[in-house]
Order: sequence, then structure tokens, then C-alpha cells
Amino acid sequence: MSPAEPAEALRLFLARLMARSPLGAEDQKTVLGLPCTVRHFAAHREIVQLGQQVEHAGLVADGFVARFGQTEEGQRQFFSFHIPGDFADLYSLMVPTAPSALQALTATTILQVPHSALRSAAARCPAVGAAMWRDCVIDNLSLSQWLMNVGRRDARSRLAHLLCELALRFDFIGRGSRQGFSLPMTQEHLADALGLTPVHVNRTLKALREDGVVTLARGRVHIHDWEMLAASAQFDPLYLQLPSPSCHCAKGRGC
Amino acid sequence: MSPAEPAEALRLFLARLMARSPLGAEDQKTVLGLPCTVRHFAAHREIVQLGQQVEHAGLVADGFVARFGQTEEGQRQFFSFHIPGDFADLYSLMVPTAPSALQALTATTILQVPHSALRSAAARCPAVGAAMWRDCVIDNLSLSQWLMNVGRRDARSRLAHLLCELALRFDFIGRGSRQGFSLPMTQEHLADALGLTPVHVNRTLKALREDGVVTLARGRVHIHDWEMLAASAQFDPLYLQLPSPSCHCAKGRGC
DNA sequence: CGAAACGTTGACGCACGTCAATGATAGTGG
DNA sequence: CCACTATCATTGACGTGCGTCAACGTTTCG
Repeated sequence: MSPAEPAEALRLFLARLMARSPLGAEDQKTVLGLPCTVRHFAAHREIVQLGQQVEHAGLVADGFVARFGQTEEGQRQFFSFHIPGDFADLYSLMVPTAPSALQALTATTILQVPHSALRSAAARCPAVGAAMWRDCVIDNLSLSQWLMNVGRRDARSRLAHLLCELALRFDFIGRGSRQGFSLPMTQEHLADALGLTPVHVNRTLKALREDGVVTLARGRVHIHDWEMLAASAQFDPLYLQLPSPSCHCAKGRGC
Repeated sequence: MSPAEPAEALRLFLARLMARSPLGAEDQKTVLGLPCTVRHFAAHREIVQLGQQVEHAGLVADGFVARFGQTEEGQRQFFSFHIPGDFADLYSLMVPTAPSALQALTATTILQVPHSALRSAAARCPAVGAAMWRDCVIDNLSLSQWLMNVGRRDARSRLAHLLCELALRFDFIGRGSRQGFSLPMTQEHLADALGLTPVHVNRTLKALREDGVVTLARGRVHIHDWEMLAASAQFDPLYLQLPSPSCHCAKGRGC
């Protein structure tokens, strides 16, 4: 789909940082000059295992990564999804013993950036350090919304909320829009993100489809009615902290 | 209960930082010398409202604070609890427009520390900056576990997990132990943390009581059987990143 | 002492889970 | 290019954990 050049991924990451943090020319050069090792992971492969000591953070260049935990019975819960331009475990800079695992949901290209390089970049350019700290905090906001989702919304709202989030994030990196995007993910993956079962995700998707709101088929989401989707999710994009030039959200906030 | 001196709260915060981050003498002096304004909040009072611009972070000196979000129907979901020694919104340093609200669950004393002071402390002492960044990341780990809780555990496990977490945290600040602690919180508060209804929390507490695991009465938790409580929660204290000299947890990890 | 807040309990309903069968899709090797 | 097969999607019947509603007891506090 995309070349997944290292430089391209670093550019996406830089854009992500600059959407929330002002960076000078020197800062930008520092980010784009980060050293990295390219690694490929097959679908379903674990990138980082629970408890593993890591010495580098993983920047997604291509594909789809999830962070997750599981119960002793093997019930999984996804904590976050990471798309190209996201660091999947930037927090590992501060907690190098992985407190949760990382899995490639599809064939994925990861740029491993050594902690040492990130640390020296932060030391040399305080603005870059602040931007990365802010990035960790924004992960936090996202997690909060997922908790809200799972704790206090019904299946339909949860699913709608997740799809809204993904639409805006893919829009931001130029790989989709509010009309639709590619989502090479099984219904079981969605279930693990939403605290539901695959069967119920399927039924909920059917309901949304029959209401003419969204269609998910063959790895592609078609959003037929963004307004309705955002409304049934009570979606407020503020937490994504993304610039939204042409945002039409439920509450009209953060636009 | 306690004098809630500003110095005492800063000492607790310093201990919290030093449990995870090495700080030199100069760093410690910087933390203890942070300027702050003492403020009191009555029970149920909102400390920070959604969307509010804040210029200081709130260190809990005494009482109990929750961060939360709510649906349009007014359904609340707590994202975290904060006890003395915790900053309730350290992340506001990086995102000053509050993306979630803060409420005092009981009468609470807050030390408001200006962002400017925190920023200059971080600039002057990089180790303090790193410690605060790490503190934000640890919030993240906690949030992940709450999401796991709400998404993939039944009511009994959720409640047990929360009580385990609180026991260790109160133990760490010297206001409780694995045998019990003071918890001046209504069942509705617990429900909002666990994604349940107050009625079901009540029933679940009854079940735990009748099994001889824990008793919660008149604002006090008595843990009769820590092993059993930790086991039914599948509690792994690793995510709290606390030193546990005498920890007896379910999986024997992080001890 | 009175009133409001909180805790407790029972009866009943529903959203979602479980189980199981069948159909569609995609990846693989011949 | 086509079987072959594993994975994924779909659907129905049925079970259950938790929600809802409503009443009543208990504690707390002014």
C-alpha cells in the first residue's frame, strides 16, 4: 500500500508531534534524524512480550499494532491501537519493563528507535522532550476515553466511538477520511478493544449497517452518515488533540 | 486525621517519585521547595471542570480525589483515584485544557503548584523532569489496568482488584495496610469506578463479605483474606510500580 | 430530633454472552 | 487456475450477569 520508508514514518511522527507541540527547525531536524532499525512482523506476531526488557521504542511505519493485557483465562483487552506515525510504546522510555504486550494485528513494519537516541534527543532539544512527554499524556487521554467507552456505553455507542476515533486518526495521516478508511482487522479484534464478544460485535455491525450508518466489509469501513455515527457515539474529538480543519462532530467542540 | 501540612504532602510526593526514579540531593530539595497554594474543597465539589484552562497542578494533601468523565445522560466513569501524595492532574502540564474533570470525593486539601514552577524545576533538574514524566506514564499503566478490569472481568473481580490496588497504595503512604484501610467512599463512587451500578456493587460487597474475604463498613475496609482477595482479582501489583518489601500477590510477580 | 443521604434487599427485565451450525473469504499448494 | 482448507463472518436459540425499579432500613449530621 505504501512504501513504508523509514523517512516517511519519521515524517508522520513529526507531524503528529507538531500537531500538538511547536517545534523549531533544529528540533525538527533532530526528530527526522533519529536512528532506527527497520523490522518486519507478520500478522498476529507479538512485537513485545509482557515483562520483556526493551531498549528501544517502536514506531509504526506500516500496518496496525495493538497494546493489550489478558486475564489468566486468556481473555484479551486491547488498551490502544497504533497506526503509522504512532510510537506504540514511547512510554517504555520511562518504564522499560513492558507492563503490557504489543501485537501486530496485520503485517507490520516497525522502526525501532533506541532509548538512548530518544533520551539524547530530548536532552539536546528540550522542545522535543516536551513533545514526547505530551505524546505520552495524550495516550492517557485516549485510554480514558476507552475506559469511558467500555464502562458506560452500550455496544452500539462503543463501536461507533471507536470507528469515529479511527476515522479521524487515519484522516490525519492521510490514509482515510470521514467517509471511510481501510481497516484490516477482524471482528474479534474489535471485540477485544470494546470489551465485547465477536458475536455481539457482528450483530452490532449488522444493526449499524441496516440503519445506513456504516458498512464494514472486506477490511474497509464506509461511513455513510458521519453525523449519525458521531451522534450515537456522543463523540467529542477533543481528546485526540488533533487539528480538525473541517470537523463536524456531535457537540461542535474542539473545531 | 492528619495535619495535612504542605511540607508533609510534598514529602509524600517526593517518596512517590523516589520509589520509581533516583533523585539526588539537589533534586530532592527542588521538589520539597516547590511553591504552592493551599486550597480546601468540600466533599462532592468539583476541583477542575471539563474544558477549564488550568495553570497549576493539584497535589492531594488530604482527602480523596477522582478524575472522571460523563455521558450526556450523566452516567459517570471514574478514570482514577488520587490519594495524598498524588498529583491529580500532573498531565495538565502538557495539556492545560482539562480533558476530564476532577472531583473531591471527601473534604479535601489540595496544594496547587503553578505549572511555571514545575516547568522550571524540570528544566533546572532533568532528573525531576524525568520523574514527573515517569509519573504520568505510571498513570497510564493504572488506566490500562482499570480498562482491563472494566472490559474483561466480572463484578467480583473488579471490586477485588480495586480494593487490592487501594490497599497497596494506602500502605505505601502509611495510611493503611493489606489488612485494611480507611475508605470514606460511597458505593456509588465504587460503582462509577467499576462501570457498575450502586445496587450491584452492594450485592457484590455482600458476597465478598459472606465469603469472609473483605468487609466494608462505615468508611473502613477490613481485608480478612488478602490471598483470596488478590486471587479473585488476579491481582498483579507490577503496574503500580511500587516497592513491595513484603508483597504476597497472586502471581508472585514484581516482589 | 428530624431529614437527607446512604445502604440493603427483592422482583423482574434486558443487553450481552454462550453454544453451535452454516456460509463466505482468503490464502496455499498443486 | 483451481481445489483445498483454515480463518473469518453470520445467524439462531438460549442462558445469565447485571441493570432497573421500588421499597425499606440505617447512618449521619445539622
